[in-house]
Amino acid sequence: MAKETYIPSLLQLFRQYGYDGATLSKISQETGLGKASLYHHFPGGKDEMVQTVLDYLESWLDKNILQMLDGEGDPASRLQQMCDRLSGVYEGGKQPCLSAILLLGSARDVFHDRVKTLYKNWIDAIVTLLIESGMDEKLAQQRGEDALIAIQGSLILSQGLNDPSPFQRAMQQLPSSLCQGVEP
Amino acid sequence: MAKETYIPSLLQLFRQYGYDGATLSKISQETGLGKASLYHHFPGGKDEMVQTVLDYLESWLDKNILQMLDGEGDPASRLQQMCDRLSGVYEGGKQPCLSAILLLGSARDVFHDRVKTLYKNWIDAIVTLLIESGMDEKLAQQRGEDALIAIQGSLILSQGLNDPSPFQRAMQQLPSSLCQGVEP
DNA sequence: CTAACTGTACCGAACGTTTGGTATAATGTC
DNA sequence: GACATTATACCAAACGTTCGGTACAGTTAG
Repeated sequence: MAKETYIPSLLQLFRQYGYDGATLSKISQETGLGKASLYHHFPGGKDEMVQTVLDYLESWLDKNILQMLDGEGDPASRLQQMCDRLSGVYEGGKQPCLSAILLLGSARDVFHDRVKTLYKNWIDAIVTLLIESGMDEKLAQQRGEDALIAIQGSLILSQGLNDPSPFQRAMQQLPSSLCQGVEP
Repeated sequence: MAKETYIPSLLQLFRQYGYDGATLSKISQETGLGKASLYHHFPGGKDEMVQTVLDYLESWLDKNILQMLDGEGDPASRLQQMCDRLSGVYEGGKQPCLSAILLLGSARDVFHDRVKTLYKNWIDAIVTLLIESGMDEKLAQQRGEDALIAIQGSLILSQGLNDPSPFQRAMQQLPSSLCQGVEP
């Protein structure tokens, strides 16, 4: 089987146990692949597995969020669609975000640059959308950051409280709160 | 030396390297104590070290944030003071939050309950303050959660972008944005 | 005053286990 | 036959943890 087959399992493992908690034994068990097979598909080892998952997430974000934000329709409903799709990926707030896991795990140095680029692109797409719809450039930049803050923060809080509702409410309120102040 | 002496070093280590990345070798090196000596002070091992740090953080939060929020003065300036003190602890956004690290690390199960209580108490204190200053109860609850979301989210983003300014701006805007809608 | 004892602090060295990783030989597939 | 894939067996290194024991400050007893 092609290595792409195992991306869902890998993503699930890293989200459930963290970068350090997802040991090769667990990965081997979950994927049904022996260690040798894992190293056949991922010669770079665990790090390459994460990188492959990041490749997948990056292209997912591009196809399903960034391009959509750059599309047509009124800004608020495009942002609403972003939130809907995010609710899907994070299973309504029950799943943590891999980027945060990597950022706070023991291998943060290895993945920091990739997460940084990912965040930047995401923010940029939102900023572009807000500017396009008449918002002041500086304010748009702040609102773009606010979006990421709301997403990451509500995910953390939902994890901490073991209650998905903070994330769900955040996704509900995000579109309108980002657009506030436009078309005066 | 009493084990409390090593709390600052431990906190620093766990924040810098994460729960899994802060190995006993590093802890031994940083504290200047041999591994065996560490087990003299912390018979419960690494987990007890974290618990001790959590004890410290919990009492810090209580003394410096929760009690202050429950004090006197107008709400906005009390929230402002909270943000000022948080800026100190997180070194203006350069330092990550231990609770998030534990929540996303490999030992999340071990520390989840403590983080949950900590978050709850913190939110409650903010909610009480907002209600006390005339805010609707339901809205106050949401704003309490929003506060934690802004703190944790902006810390994550600052980590990810390697730029403390998102956190700093969040701390600057938090007091007024929480009070919005009161005294109509 | 002294000698025996006790408790705290500390440490070098090793423990058993698990980690990520690698040979190599066998198996499946075209 | 050739090549991709896999299972078995193995490895060095690192992990958290424990052992046996030293140093030394108090405390107690004669």
